[in-house]
Amino acid sequence: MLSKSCVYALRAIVYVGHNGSENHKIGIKEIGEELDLPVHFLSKILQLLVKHNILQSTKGPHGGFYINEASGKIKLIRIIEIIDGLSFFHKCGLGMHECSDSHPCPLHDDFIVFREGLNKIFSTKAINDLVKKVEDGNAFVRNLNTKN
Amino acid sequence: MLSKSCVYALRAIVYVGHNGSENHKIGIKEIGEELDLPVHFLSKILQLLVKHNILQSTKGPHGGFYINEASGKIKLIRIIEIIDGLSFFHKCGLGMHECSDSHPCPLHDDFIVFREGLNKIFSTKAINDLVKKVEDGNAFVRNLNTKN
DNA sequence: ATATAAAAAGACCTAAATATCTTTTAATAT
DNA sequence: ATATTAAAAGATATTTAGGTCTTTTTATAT
Repeated sequence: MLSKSCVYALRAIVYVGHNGSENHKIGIKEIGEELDLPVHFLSKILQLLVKHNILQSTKGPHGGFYINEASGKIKLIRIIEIIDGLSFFHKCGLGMHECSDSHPCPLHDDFIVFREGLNKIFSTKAINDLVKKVEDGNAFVRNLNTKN
Repeated sequence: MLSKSCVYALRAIVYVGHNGSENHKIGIKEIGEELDLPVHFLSKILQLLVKHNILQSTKGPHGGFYINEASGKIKLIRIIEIIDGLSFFHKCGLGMHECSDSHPCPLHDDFIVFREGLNKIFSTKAINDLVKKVEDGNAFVRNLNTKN
């Protein structure tokens, strides 16, 4: 559904939101190690988010990534939009061009419920909501690792 | 979500179910042209379905593809299983290995609703159900084309 | 039996996603 | 100002999905 790039981005940004702050920036190496993600690849993805001001960074000693007040409020859909685009949320489940409510493919009525539902989740939830979940222990407590 | 291979397969099999029968088999060329799909690529995919007895075929003059009684009753999930595998329906939305109800990722509770919902749709609907939809005109009437 | 038609099979090609490695730029502390 | 540190940027490699082309096999009609 979401590309690897996209879920890497989401996990990384939540990790940064959870563990970092403006005066405790998180290095790409730490993120990569803790989340068990390919560092250089991840680096490209975060670069893109920084460019779009979804994520903040500074270079040099004690540099790294962090998220500011505004970034925490950004909805997940925005990150998806930047990395994967929004085509999934408009596309027919059977890949037909002209599929729509008035001209539906044989799967349309069932599929659209799912597609719209997902859209709503991603359009509603902000980065901070995920960070909060992590902090509440509803989700992985220590980190967003793949392993433990 | 579903790979191109997989939606090509679904559309092709519905086309065959709709337009063909044991004594009016449908050639790969017709399928490719009508559905605007790459013929040779599609050919591979259908081969696989034939091998799994989801679809029937015969070679030679007046040969082609058709589906028998039993095949029409096969659930969509089976086709998905053969072509894409079922990992999507077990995988965490954020790509974490150990995500589960008791150990959820920060997106789990919301995501699982739709993952399960989709699973149910595909596990419930059979090929014939889609063919029926096409015949009822609820879906594209003439064919499953990408264009008209 | 033979020609023919159509799927099966095999080899190969292309593009996109994913991943790695190297060099450059820019903050910071000394 | 200089050295150091860490992100940005660039170049390149690998893998997977998607697609094409050619040859082989097999069923049918003559």
